[in-house]
Amino acid sequence: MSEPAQALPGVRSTRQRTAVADVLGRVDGFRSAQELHDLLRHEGASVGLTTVYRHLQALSDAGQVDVLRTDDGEAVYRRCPTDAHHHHLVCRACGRSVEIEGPEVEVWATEVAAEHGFSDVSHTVEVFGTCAACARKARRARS
Amino acid sequence: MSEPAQALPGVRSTRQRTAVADVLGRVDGFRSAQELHDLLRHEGASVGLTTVYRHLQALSDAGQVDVLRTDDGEAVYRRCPTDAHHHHLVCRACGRSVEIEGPEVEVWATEVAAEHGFSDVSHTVEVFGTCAACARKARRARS
DNA sequence: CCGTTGTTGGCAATGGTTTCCATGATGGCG
DNA sequence: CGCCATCATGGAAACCATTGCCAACAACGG
Repeated sequence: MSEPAQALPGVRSTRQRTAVADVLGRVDGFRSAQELHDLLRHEGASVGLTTVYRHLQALSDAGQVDVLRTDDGEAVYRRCPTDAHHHHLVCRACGRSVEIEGPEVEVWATEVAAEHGFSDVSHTVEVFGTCAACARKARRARS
Repeated sequence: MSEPAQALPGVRSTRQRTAVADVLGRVDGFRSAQELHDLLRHEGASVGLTTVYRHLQALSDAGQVDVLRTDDGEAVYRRCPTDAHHHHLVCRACGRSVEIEGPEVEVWATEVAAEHGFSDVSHTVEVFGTCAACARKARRARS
């Protein structure tokens, strides 16, 4: 195990840490800590909820997972294939998400901030919608 | 007072409702429900915290205030001069904010969503930074 | 084998937000 | 003018995601 998930100094690679990182790699959308905890439990690889939170925090600090907040304030996590700066197109219904990027948006954000004398600029850009599959499902259910 | 602030059908205009709408008009940045509640209390126009939440929710449902979530999941509210769709440039330190708009961003969001088959699209775009005043203050403090 | 050190996880505490419910204000109507 | 149905209010309790606490525990070096 040379290092795919790489060892930060002073961080041991435990069963729980691996389990959390793994399950994040297996789902394709943003999931809440509690959902991930349930998934793990159902797979038998039970991990304490506290520990799930701990590792999610650590992974997010290390920049290995993206975090965002749903409308009702819950934090949801996703491991993204790329480390580079990017944004997401997220399905409101199923949570599936696609990485997207928009160079023009980056530029725009920087410029507009500078115009108003703001420094140390960051931004959040997320696009929400209903993915094709969920739209189809909803249409069927409605009839 | 002068301004009817318009009455939605079935909504009475009470002292509390007016007070909440008013204080929102008097501050220039995003404020949490609890901050607004404190402000009201200190002005003497005391309103129950529950009622503050209720009216903020109503105003936000009516599209008269913008809501966003801080990094730690707290909801913050702001009454914006314009009803039109727009985004914000928010100072991380003092909460002051400026309305901004970016037609190109709107277009980009719509297009990229369509490309991936998403419908019923919405988006959140917020830019954070340190405003000139707070940057100056911070620099002075550091020396 | 032992001690040191970092990890785990149940439980309690926190804190923002919502729900409940008893009380109070309002406005229409007889 | 007074009564009643209706809606608003607000304190307290419930909720719920998240964090703090701490005792039990595993791994590693010596």
